[in-house]
Amino acid sequence: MSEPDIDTLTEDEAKAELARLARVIAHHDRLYNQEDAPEITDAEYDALRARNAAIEARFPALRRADSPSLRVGAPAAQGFAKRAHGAPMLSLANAFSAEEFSRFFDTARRFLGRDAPFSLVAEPKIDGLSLSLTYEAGALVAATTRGDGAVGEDVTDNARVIDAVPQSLRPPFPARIEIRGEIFMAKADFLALNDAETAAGRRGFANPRNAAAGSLRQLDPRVTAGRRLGLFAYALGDVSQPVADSHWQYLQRLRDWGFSVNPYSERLTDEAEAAAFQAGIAERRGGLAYDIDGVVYKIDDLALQRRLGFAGREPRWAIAWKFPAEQAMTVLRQIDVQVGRTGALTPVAILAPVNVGGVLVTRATLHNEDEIARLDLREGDTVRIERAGDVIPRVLGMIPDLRPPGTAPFHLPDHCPACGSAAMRPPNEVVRRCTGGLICPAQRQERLVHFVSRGAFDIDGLGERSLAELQACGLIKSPADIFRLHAHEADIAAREGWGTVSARNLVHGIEARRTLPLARFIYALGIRRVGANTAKLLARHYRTIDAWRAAMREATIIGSDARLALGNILGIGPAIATELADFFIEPRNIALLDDLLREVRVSPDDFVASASRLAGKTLVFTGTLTHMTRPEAKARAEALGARVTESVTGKTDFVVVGADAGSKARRAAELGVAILSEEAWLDLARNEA
DNA sequence: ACTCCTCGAGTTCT
DNA sequence: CTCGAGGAGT
Repeated sequence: MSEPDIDTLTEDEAKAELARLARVIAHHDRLYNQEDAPEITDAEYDALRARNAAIEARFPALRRADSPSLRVGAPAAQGFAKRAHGAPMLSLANAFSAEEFSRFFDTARRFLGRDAPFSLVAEPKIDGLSLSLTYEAGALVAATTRGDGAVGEDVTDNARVIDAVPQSLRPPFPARIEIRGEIFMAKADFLALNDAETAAGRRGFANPRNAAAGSLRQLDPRVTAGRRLGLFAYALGDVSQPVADSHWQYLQRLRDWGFSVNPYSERLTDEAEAAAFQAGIAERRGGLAYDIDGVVYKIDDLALQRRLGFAGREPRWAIAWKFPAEQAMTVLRQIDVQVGRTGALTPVAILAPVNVGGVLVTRATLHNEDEIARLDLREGDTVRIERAGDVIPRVLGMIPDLRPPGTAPFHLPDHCPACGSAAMRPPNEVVRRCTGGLICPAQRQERLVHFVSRGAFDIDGLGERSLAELQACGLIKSPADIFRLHAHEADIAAREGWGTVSARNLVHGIEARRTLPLARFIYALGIRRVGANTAKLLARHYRTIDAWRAAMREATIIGSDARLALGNILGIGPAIATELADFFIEPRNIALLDDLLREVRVSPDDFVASASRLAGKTLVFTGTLTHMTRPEAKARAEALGARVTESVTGKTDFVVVGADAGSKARRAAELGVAILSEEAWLDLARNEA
């Protein structure tokens, strides 16, 4: 490539060059991501992006709204239907050391109020992708990827052509059953596939896991059929009738039905055996035919599993003891500055591409300027990085001996690189923010991305990239414009990379979301400190958009009744109240809101509170409980929608009094708070469950 | 005033 | 997933 030297570019030339690069990079992204047919090598592609970044570094003001540096990759290919899982597919707590491992089971013991160690089942953790298979009357009827745990993608057609997936179960079997397993590609098959792919002039996959994922997520099942994939089954989801008392028996059932279960799985009589097992597997790791990234240990007794239940999305009865994260050294070429939705300036390390655990890492967040100072990082340094917790790369530190001469400490700019407004760092805060608000193109883009994101309007077919494009060409200036795009369907269809079908899909995706519940609407506005949860609190309290708006407008007056009422909502304190008031005091925001409400309908949230009489109640446990431990009771109550606190106050609805209760029971009596015996509580919990 | 916990924000790569 | 800040409770 014989392009002009960046240092000699005039501003106009730079502008033209950025436009060209945006176009070219978008073109290659599309080839790579959607058509699986790259025309250039990774290195050439990286060079294009690096050139774009370098020009932007010299002319920050010229950065385009659709700049490639503002995004990574393309929106996921459409084409698979969504399907909900019968029982959610959960994630697992991780341990990286023997201490973390035993602490986990100590916590479980405390939860159950038990002294004895647990029998465990240990299974190598395959580095593939999880798949849920549904069988009815013994026949495979659905295969679903994990997705977000609640809803995944329907890949049934592909599962039907994978030899390792049983198409029917050997009897006897329950009427309906969900089986979870890990799809993977053996290392040798991965290498052979990549040889074939490169021989055919294609790019190949970065690692076996991506190869397995790519093979499973083919739109054409014939391609999947040509790939060699394995499956190890490891768990059950929703089942029409109980099939075992222990996890170890589960595994046996799975084998009986015709599944492969990992042959290195073992039953351990107590936790003390885990360390030796872990060491044994670590030693075997290199010799295994497939990649593993640790070992999963599950409490064998299903009755105990049920009692332990879940904390958030993680079971309290299983943990993944991971092998140490892989580390690598590379050069920190440059520190870029990104501008987020709230104006936060985030420094990002641009790294010489390096392979860490099978993934080519090119960037890593540096969080904030304090972090950079703490690690004493400078552009040009050689740094040690790791992929922590599997995914997100982290810069661990730099190697002083390898620092080249002539480097300088890094400081965040005091003006926004996207819009030039002042960037301030409030005292006692870590983050420096652009003060440009809606005049900042970077903030506008990120707000729109948030607006259409999953928890908000959730508009299908409108991703980061198309937003940037439609913004750059002037079709979208504010959120409400999205709902006026239908008038421009023909213009959009005529754009490069679109077409009548995708334009129509986009318009349909938008129309499908013209009505949405209040909580989502509030969340979509992207008010600082108001996330999905706080939005739900507000929606539950105010019920309708009109009531909320009226209250918020009044709450802009400090000391008003509405402001006090706002601060009295449990979970909303002064900071959030101020943030809401600040939003509603700004005429621009009111205009934006009015404009938006001309286009969309907001439905009241139906919190026809879960049937449970405990929903929304606050309760306190005191004294010694005999049937459950305190944490177990707490978890149980929370599962029924209640809040559990420690002290009895005017806000407390019930106090559950165990044996030898003391001052709290007395205080409850004084305050006239309802008192329940442990038996009454157990009845209540049982009946509401 | 201090501690524990929850929530929000930002981020990687496929 | 991780970090920092806010909120609730002691």
